[in-house]
Amino acid sequence: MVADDEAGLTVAQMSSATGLTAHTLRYYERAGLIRPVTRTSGNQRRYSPEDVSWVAFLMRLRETGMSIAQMRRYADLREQGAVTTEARLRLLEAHQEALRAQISGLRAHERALAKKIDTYQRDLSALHNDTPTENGADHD
Amino acid sequence: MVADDEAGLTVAQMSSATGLTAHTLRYYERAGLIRPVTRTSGNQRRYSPEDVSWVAFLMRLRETGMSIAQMRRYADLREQGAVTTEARLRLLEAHQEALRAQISGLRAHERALAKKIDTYQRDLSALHNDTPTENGADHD
DNA sequence: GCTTGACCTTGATCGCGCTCGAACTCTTAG
DNA sequence: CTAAGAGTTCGAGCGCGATCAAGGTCAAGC
Repeated sequence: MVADDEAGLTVAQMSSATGLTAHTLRYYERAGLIRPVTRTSGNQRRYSPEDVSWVAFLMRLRETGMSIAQMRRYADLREQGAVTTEARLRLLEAHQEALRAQISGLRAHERALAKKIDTYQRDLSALHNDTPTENGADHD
Repeated sequence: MVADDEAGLTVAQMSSATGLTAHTLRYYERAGLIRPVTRTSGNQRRYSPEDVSWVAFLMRLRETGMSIAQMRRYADLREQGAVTTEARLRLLEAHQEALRAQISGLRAHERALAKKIDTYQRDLSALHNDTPTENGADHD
């Protein structure tokens, strides 16, 4: 069912290892995020453990909002070897900065939301206790 | 240039007040997020201060990842008046929960990224000082 | 009256990130 | 030998959230 002339994970195994679908794994390769992976004599992909951790790293970047295009920039640098270490570092630092900004923005939104929920709850309990406070829901 | 038979903000004024483009404001109205707004005799939109704060609230939801579809659900409830207060509260609480999860996920990613940046920096300074530590960049 | 410019509606188009379908190949089991 | 099943490529299609284009209306200023 599966040729094992070369060791490594099949695309299906890689899929369950990473959580990306086989379709998406191939798409990432086409998109230049994953370097053309080793093939069996029958032209099937075989993923190495390094591929697994690279994909995991890609997913981390992706889940923090990095675009495919920027991830490709990073992947291209990586392809060029150790001379690009500094450039990659700067890229990561920039992304970290963006990520921190994103987080603090979300936290601010969360606080605002909590406040709104509070006033909702206040008005609701007023309703339920039929407290005669004459001002009620004027909510968003 | 602008008919003022009815007071309120024009779509352009609304745009600069909220940061959404006029296109997007009209799109949100079509999408059922903003109830059909009052019109001048010449059929132009006039936004009230309440509209401004409602849009601001929508933007908050949007920026925290709520989909247009779910925002419409919320807006529909709001249209139905005070009887839906409890339902809206539940919706907001659910979103708050999702938001908190999102934030803590991002924070975890940020920590992982910081760690990776650290090892990059360590390897870089090793390179620059040409410290004879034999292991170098094997980075993602 | 005519131009100008902001506004209107409808429907098309876009960018992104997948996601899927069709047609084909390869390997292994029966 | 054959059939199943997992893999391959290529290109099309989708869902979302806008974003834009075309063609029309309206009101104010010259």
